[in-house]
Formats: sequence, C-alpha cells, structure tokens
Amino acid sequence: MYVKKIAPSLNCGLDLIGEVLYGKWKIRILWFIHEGHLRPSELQRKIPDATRRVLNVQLKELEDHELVTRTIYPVMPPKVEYHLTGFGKTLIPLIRSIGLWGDEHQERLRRVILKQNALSVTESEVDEILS
Amino acid sequence: MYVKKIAPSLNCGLDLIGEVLYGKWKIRILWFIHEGHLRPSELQRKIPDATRRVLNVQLKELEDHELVTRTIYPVMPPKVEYHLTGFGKTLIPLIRSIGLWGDEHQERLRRVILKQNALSVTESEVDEILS
DNA sequence: CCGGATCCTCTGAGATACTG
DNA sequence: CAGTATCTCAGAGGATCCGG
Repeated sequence: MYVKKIAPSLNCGLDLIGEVLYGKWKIRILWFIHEGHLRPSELQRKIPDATRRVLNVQLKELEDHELVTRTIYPVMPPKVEYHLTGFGKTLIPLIRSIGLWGDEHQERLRRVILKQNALSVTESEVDEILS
Repeated sequence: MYVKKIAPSLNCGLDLIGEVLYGKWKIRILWFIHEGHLRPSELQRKIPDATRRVLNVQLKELEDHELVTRTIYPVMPPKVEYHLTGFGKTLIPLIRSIGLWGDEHQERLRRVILKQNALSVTESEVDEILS
C-alpha cells in the first residue's frame, strides 16, 4: 500500500486509501490506538523501532486525515492522548482482516520473505531459522 | 502498508503482510492479474504511470513471494503471462474489502487528502475542485 | 512528559538506452 | 514483445539536540 502522488489517478478506492494509510507505522499506530486512548510515550514503548519524531509526524498526518484526535491536558507534566475518530474506527475491521490473513499464512510468509531477503542463506539454514 | 526491515518485529500478521505487499504498484498489479492472466504489455497499458522496469521489479518480487507465476511461451515474438497462485488468490478478498472501504468513503477521503496536500489552497477552492 | 528543528542517510522508483 | 543495466533523485525516515 503505497501510492503517493495526488495524481490524476485518485479515481478508485484503492488509491484513496493508500493516501491515508501511507507511512511506515500508520497501520500499527491505528491498531494500538484502537485499543483505547493512547499516550505518545506508551506508543513509543510499543514501537521502540521508530523514533519519537517519526511517530509524531505520522500521528500528525493521521490527525490531518481525521482518523485520530489529539487531546491535550493542560497539566504538569504535559499529558496528551490520542483517540480514534468515528471515521478512524471504520478502518479497524479492515486492519483486523489484514492481520488475520497474515496470521493465517504466517509460516508461508516467513518462508518466502526469508528466502528472498537472505539470498546468501541456504534452504536448510532457512529451515533452521524457522524452527 | 509499508514495514520494510526484516527486523525482530516480524511476529504478527500485520508485519508479515507488509513485506509481501510493500511496493508502490503491488496491490494494483495483483488486482489486475486477478481478473485472469495478464501480459506485461497489457499491464503497462493499465498502469501507464509506472515504467516497465519498475513493473518488472515488482512482478519479480511477487513471483519470489509466490503470489504470482510467470509463464513463458517460446514463440516469436516473445509472449509471457502472469497468473495468480492459489496463495495469491487468497489475497483477493482482502484487496476487494480495502477497495470497497475506499469507495465508500471516497468523498471524505478526497476532502482530507486535498486539504492536506494543497496547503496553499483555501477551503472554498477545495470545495470548488471537488465539485 | 511533550514536541519541534536540523542534519543526514538510503533506497524505491523514474528516465533513458540497449539486447534478444 | 520482453527484459536488463546505469544513472539519478526525491523524500521518507533515522539520529540528535534543544526548549516548554
């Protein structure tokens, strides 16, 4: 899911959804927020591979796309919470199906991904890694 | 849908599917192939925005991931056809749902995407573009 | 705890041109 | 018609530092 350009080709749903879901961590962010409200520091802990900056950028985009809301509590220390909007919630079933598909085909997926990414690894080594 | 690195975090379906679907034109390619067999030149015509090289690269990845097969007919002029594998076919319902969601929320999507991408454009101009 | 600003890296993907 | 080899580039995303 990628489709960047707001080009002539925004004429089908597949293109449109690509625009709002585009971003390395977007889907996972939505998934975590959907479980309730979420604070930036919690999100950071759940996705340690992403830097705070990137998470902020993507959260901002999600907000601009009206998929999440950002609530600021004027306290010290600062407190911020993200929630899904009604619109954002409509995406959850979709994300769930995607995740389920991935879970169902886990083994096959791992195998083909490994086979491709680790070209220097032999078949038996792949089996070993997977076991 | 993005997730690139074959990092430690390949532990959920959401990550795994990202690996095989990652690529600007992958989903659309799968969609077109799913309607039957497809020849490279046909695909090129259906996706004129992508160059032949990029399409080839992504087709190769899809093939490596066992989502499509590539059949070569030893004739002159050369003829090649792509088909979905059984595995690839299991993705179609998912892609269909994604597309449907996008279609259902078309107007809202167009609005938020435009609002964000064309920051120099005023609200009324956006309305105008959309009308 | 939160976010913004700066600088940098790296790789997907476009452009072009060439072979069987 | 099909496929490959180079070259190039934008821009997404990472690393860091700083200020509220």
